[in-house]
Amino acid sequence: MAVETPRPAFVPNPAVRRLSYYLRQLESYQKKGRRTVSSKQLGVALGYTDAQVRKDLAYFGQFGHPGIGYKVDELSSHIRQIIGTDKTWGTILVGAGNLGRALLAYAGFESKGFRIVAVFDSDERKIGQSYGSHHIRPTSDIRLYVQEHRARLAILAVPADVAQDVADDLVNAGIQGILNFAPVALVVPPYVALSSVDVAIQLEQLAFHLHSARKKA
Amino acid sequence: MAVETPRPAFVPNPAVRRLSYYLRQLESYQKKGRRTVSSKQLGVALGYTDAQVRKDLAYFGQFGHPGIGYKVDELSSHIRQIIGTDKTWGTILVGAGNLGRALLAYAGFESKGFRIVAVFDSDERKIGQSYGSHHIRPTSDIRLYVQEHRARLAILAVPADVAQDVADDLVNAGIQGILNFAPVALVVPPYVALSSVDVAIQLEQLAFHLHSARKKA
DNA sequence: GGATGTGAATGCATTCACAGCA
DNA sequence: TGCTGTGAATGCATTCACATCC
Repeated sequence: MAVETPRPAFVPNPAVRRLSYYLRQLESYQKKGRRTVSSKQLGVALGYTDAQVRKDLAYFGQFGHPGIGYKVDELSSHIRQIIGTDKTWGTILVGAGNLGRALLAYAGFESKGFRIVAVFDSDERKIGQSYGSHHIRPTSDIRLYVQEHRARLAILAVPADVAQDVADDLVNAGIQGILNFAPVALVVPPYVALSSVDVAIQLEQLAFHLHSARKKA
Repeated sequence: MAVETPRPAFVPNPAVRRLSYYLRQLESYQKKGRRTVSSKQLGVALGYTDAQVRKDLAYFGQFGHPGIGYKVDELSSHIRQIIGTDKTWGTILVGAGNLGRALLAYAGFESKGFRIVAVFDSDERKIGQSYGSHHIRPTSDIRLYVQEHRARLAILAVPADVAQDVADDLVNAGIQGILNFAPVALVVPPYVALSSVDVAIQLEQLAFHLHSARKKA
């Protein structure tokens, strides 16, 4: 019975990304009290085919019940385990500007398995100030903090022109994954996971699709 | 000589995404005064192969100079034209909470071809208030505003539980592209472009990659 | 020599279609 | 009957490798 997340041979990267979307959708169903969902239904909600959903999930184990579908609680719990967010990830925030503070105020992280354990900024005037339950520490303390508290992830919300320098510091301090909000291409060693959000680039994608869609008028 | 961006037969979607990254990198080169770049160099900066870079660009025209590489000014100008950000896109912001205000304060949009022309919120207490040069309008004014001012894009920074309703309003108002920051799967008609940013999902991707990387210890 | 642009070859990812189970 | 899990078939995207040009 205990399906042991059998650490599969190979999984396409896009499938890993979709896994997070499945989880988000399942959690939304949980809130509404829904018990089961079929691959078809999950696919429609997210814009994938049913075959895609089944194949994605099957890379990680046998979670479905023929004739029934997937049980919402069961599957979401499995996916959390696969992603690793059944445990909490200690996460630091670097950069307490507008964006950094907005992220800090966003309440959703904790329930998703991420806890912001410390906030850093290089601006003298901000250091020591408090936002919510966090007081701002100097960036020079990053290394010591990360080592003492075993934080593994960092959110980088600093200006573009210092982002690479700060990223280097983070890597040196032992941070293993960086979520970068600065609009630059960071270079990090291959053993460090990197994920980026660039709002301008997202808008450009919209612009392109409209711009180049003079077909079906 | 005038290479006419020949509206190519078919372009892989991933190539379109990378186009934005090429542009961002080229603009960074422009600031530093660099004149030319080879596909190899551009690839190294962004983590792609040289062949990938050449093929991506070749989908849209012949921009390179054999023996030389690509001229930075020339290529970035071409890409802006292809994406459509050589003109300015009128963009509205819906949701003036922490995140919305942080986006509003972010100065980078204008030079990228996006101008935030109006800000909306449904909170009575915020309506009429000003942030920077913008005063907050009631969401009930969206439709009229969009129609009168021909805004085409919207940034959606509202709580998850109302995001779909607001998105429906936006579509009804005539908005053609939505950049969604709410952590839900929005449903929009196929003629509306949709792009999403979910910070929790980005963090999950980092977690997964570390969690499942007990290989090279 | 040093670079692009591009058909051909390869490698991934998605979809099909169906056996098998509740 | 309704749905999953999965090999086989298809369809995309990337990489190779080389003719071509400055």
